[in-house]
Amino acid sequence: MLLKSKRVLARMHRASRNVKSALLGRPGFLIRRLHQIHGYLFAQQTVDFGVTPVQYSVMTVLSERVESDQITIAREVGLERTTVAGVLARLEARGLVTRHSDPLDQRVRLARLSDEGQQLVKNMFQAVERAHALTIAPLSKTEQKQLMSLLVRVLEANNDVGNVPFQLSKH
Amino acid sequence: MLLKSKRVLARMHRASRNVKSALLGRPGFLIRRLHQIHGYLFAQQTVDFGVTPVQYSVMTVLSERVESDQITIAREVGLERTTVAGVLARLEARGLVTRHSDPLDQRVRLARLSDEGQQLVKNMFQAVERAHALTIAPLSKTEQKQLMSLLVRVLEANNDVGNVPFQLSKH
DNA sequence: GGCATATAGGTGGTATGCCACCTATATGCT
DNA sequence: AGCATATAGGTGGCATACCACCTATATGCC
Repeated sequence: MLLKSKRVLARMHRASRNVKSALLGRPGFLIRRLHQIHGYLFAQQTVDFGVTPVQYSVMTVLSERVESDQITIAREVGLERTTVAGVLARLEARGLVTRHSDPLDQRVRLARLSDEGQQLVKNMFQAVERAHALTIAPLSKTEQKQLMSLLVRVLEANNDVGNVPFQLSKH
Repeated sequence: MLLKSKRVLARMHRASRNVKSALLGRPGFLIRRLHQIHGYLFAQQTVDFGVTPVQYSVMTVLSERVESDQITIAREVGLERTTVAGVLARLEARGLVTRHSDPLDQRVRLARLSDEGQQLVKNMFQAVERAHALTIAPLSKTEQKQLMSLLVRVLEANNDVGNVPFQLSKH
């Protein structure tokens, strides 16, 4: 039989107190953890493609816009523009995106999905849907709708929070 | 009166199509945005302290544990252990945390809040509560409870997802 | 036309957040 | 005692994510 060493006992003592209730009562903690879990499920479902959630969001926008400047993309996906610039640079380095300057405005760099990028977006679609479904799968269909609706409302109300307002459609 | 230039018209055209509905239907997108919004509200409410949400979570755990090894902290706050190591290093550099090796186990580094760190946690408490309240303030009290409860359930069900299982209390 | 202002983007810095791979130490079992 | 295994932590790398500060270009208005 195993006898616990002093160090094991000490660790069990450290772990014994219940800090979790406090954390579980904090929206920020719950949101961070959920964000984390979704990221993991996304990575798990899309491992064959090697694309992150944010990269996928950016490519989605490009697939519907044909081409777009970086700031428009930033507004759409709700990211700081320098973050988007980094994402695009990595996508470009992988040949999924091309960038060229706008002939009508020398300041603007227009990003566009390459053929390979377009194909990738299509090929990934089902895996992405699975990841999203898995994230909220523990809830019933009704509860899933409830959760999504609550999240959208919080988002809309806080839309002007921060420097990266997301352009929500009116309704 | 202003006439739109070609470039402005081009941008308006780019922005005209509605990509948002697709994004708003994706749990991952909603969660990432909410995470972002909470981060901003937290920063706004705690600007006087210069402490991030994760730093605060780690300090909270330490304030209840007196001292703890890094992996226990990682489990509590639901973070990869190397992330926690980085957080602790920064807190130590600011004098909010001290680290010393465990006399019972040479592998272990025990972290402990300094007096200054303890004071900071206390002083920040109200600002943190405000940030959390603001995050879900757009909802009624009933809806807030609903949202929190749904989030906790998703979290619990996905507890084994990823390499950083969060040790939930049984119930 | 000329100048103030606004806008697009870049750079450098900091903080998560995770992974693969490494070392050192402790434990389990014979 | 000795060796396989498990565990705590570190390092380097990459990808968000944001900010402050900078340059270049376009617009607004006189």
